[in-house]
Amino acid sequence: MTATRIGSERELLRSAGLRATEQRVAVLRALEGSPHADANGVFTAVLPELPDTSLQAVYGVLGALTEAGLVRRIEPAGSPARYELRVGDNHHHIVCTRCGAIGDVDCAVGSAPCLTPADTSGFTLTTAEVTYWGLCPDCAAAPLT
Amino acid sequence: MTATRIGSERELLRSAGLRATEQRVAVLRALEGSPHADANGVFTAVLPELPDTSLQAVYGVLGALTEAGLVRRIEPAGSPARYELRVGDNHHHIVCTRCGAIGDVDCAVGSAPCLTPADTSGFTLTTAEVTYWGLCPDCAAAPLT
DNA sequence: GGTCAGTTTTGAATCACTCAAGATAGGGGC
DNA sequence: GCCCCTATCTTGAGTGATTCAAAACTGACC
Repeated sequence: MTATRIGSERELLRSAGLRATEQRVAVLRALEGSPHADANGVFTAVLPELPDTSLQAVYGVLGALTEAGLVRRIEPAGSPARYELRVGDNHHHIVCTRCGAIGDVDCAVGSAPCLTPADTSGFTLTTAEVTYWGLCPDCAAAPLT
Repeated sequence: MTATRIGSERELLRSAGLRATEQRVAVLRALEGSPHADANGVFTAVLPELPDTSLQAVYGVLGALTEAGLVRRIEPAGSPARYELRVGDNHHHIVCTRCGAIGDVDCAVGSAPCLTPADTSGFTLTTAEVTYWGLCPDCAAAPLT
């Protein structure tokens, strides 16, 4: 009963007004398998399925999907851009300072406090983004090395 | 009564255990003049004072100052790294989505809510970082073009 | 003022990403 | 099911930000 039927990605793409190419389907499926993957990670995941895919195509697909609102692009400091399928909800990310692993975090207090700073320096504010930094379970458990 | 006496940067550097080279003093002074400058901006600001300075030296100085805790490095998505002298306090940034201008923002509710997400996915959390996105006063006032 | 490790200069290389031109393949209409 | 048109992908090259390495230099302790 998982929602990952073969055709669902095609329907998702078409409903967003995009052509359902096999590269796009493969990228969506890759992101289902590894959330928060970067462009190269998606590329690696797509290759076995579509060996002729180019890295540039992956960049193009990710750009199109991002623009269509089907994927969300996150860019933690010091890391290449990551992409995830979870869109439309207000969730944030926690990044491991040692290995770069990323986890999803729901905002404990909702969006209101974070969205209303005391003084915006005259800026017109549209969105707020929270990034947490810490250690992932694996790195916290590992010795100093 | 400004705190920007000639010698103060040298004292600051020495107290942090760093050699007070003229390049480092010049970088600190550049950051006083333009907060949130990127490496190239600092380089440009330093050149008139020290024409023989290389861009690589600026990167090296900024890296050393960041490591020593004298400057803070921020990396908004889609922008080169920016550097600022304001360290040690809990303040965040607002970035103009059109021109990339950056402003400082004090957290309206303190750091507590942002630092306590409901579920950290097993991560050990150390810091939280908030980035606001919006339009700067100039871009908000400007027509669509 | 001399000495030496920490810094900077010079030159090159890497990484993530973008651009452009031509080849290819979805998918609506028949 | 087949054709055509255009969106998309492939191939190849280029850019900007940043880092690496070796040699020249210089700040700071003595």
